[in-house]
Amino acid sequence: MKTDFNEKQVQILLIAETLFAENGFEGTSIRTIAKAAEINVAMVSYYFGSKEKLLEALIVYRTSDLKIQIENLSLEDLDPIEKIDKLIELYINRIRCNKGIYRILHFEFASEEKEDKLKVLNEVRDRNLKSLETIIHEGQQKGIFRKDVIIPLISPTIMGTFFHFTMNKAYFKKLFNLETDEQFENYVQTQLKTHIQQTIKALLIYES
Amino acid sequence: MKTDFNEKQVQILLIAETLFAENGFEGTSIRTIAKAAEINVAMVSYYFGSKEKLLEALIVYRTSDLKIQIENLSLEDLDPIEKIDKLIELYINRIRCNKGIYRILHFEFASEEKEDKLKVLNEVRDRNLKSLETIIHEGQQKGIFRKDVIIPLISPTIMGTFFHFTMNKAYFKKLFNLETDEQFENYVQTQLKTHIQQTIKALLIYES
DNA sequence: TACAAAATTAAACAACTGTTTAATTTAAAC
DNA sequence: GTTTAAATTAAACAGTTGTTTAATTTTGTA
Repeated sequence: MKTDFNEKQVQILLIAETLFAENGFEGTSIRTIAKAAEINVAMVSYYFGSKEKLLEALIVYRTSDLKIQIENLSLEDLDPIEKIDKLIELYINRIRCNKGIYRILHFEFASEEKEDKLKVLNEVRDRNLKSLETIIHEGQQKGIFRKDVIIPLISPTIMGTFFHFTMNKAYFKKLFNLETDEQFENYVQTQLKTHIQQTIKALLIYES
Repeated sequence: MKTDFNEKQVQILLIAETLFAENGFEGTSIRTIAKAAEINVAMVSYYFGSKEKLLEALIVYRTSDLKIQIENLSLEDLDPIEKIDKLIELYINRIRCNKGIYRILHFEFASEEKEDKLKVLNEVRDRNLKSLETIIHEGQQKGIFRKDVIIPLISPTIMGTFFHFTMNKAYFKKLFNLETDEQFENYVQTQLKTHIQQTIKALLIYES
């Protein structure tokens, strides 16, 4: 599998990502991408083969990024609760910075039966699940976390909350009187982040 | 605003809803809808005017449904916690039964600036928020719920979790060894529902 | 400078898009 | 049974889609 892209290819990938994120995969034409990237329409086919393969290349390009990010996370010397906080923060930042590809992967592509091409994605998912399990098991052994939590359902809550919020931007901007996009972005990084952290921590700790 | 549709129109609306849910609005052509509904392509324009207006009609058709559903909910004689449980159950069932239109509204249409046509949706949202606020305020006065929760962020968590899970069906089917679609549906209605209820209740009750 | 490979272009391709037309069939009313 | 409106049809419309072609330009190498 090809994982190295030249300057021009990366330029196309980045612009495609933005457009896919804004208008979806189906909603973005090769000509729109070409115009935005100031290249000829044929260049997409020339470099990537097809629109579908462009998306695959984008996935490969982005997921190789993610691999590096997660490994640089050091969580030693923290108690389980602090680890959860930090992991969620990292998680949200990662989604925020890769909004485009994440939206495509989780809310457009995943529903269809294109499993084969999503093996890279599944690897990332499994790795995330593993780190989360490690932390939670530690907390459970220390008697801090309850033991009847279904761990794989935690990431849908984190990701789902984030995406539902950002994808209904217009509504929440109005609701919270956020006038600019910057204010909205800021709300996500502060209030929404805290909300998600509180939610997960409460779920892990609370005994009914 | 037209709110009554004849048999044929409803038939078209329902099939369009399914297809929109599966392949998105952009990903579904009028010809596909016509073929599935066993009608002529021109009938969509004849009855609704355009594809865009077909979607609007679908929104109107579905949201008038929702209005009725929520008003039939009686929550008297329950304590706040039970009310939350019941409201979430109702909420999830409603999303489950209207998956198609919900996906379009919250994950396709909302991001674009077509606010005007979404006024109906905003009404539903505001009504939901109001019922939730009433229950939570009651719980806060009784000293059961904490007071620093941002109430409008609760529904993103409910809806987001549900949608992230169902839209990544293939992945979670594999993860939880759910072989058939029925088993998956069943998991949603039991485990996932409980997970969401626990999460929200924990968030409301837990004191750090 | 000469040559070959890579990059870039405009044009064309067929298939598909949403929509409209004008003709035809069906149904209802008188 | 005739008339009138509604429903349905196939065909055409113009525009867009992803992709390929074949010609041209640019680039790197000897």
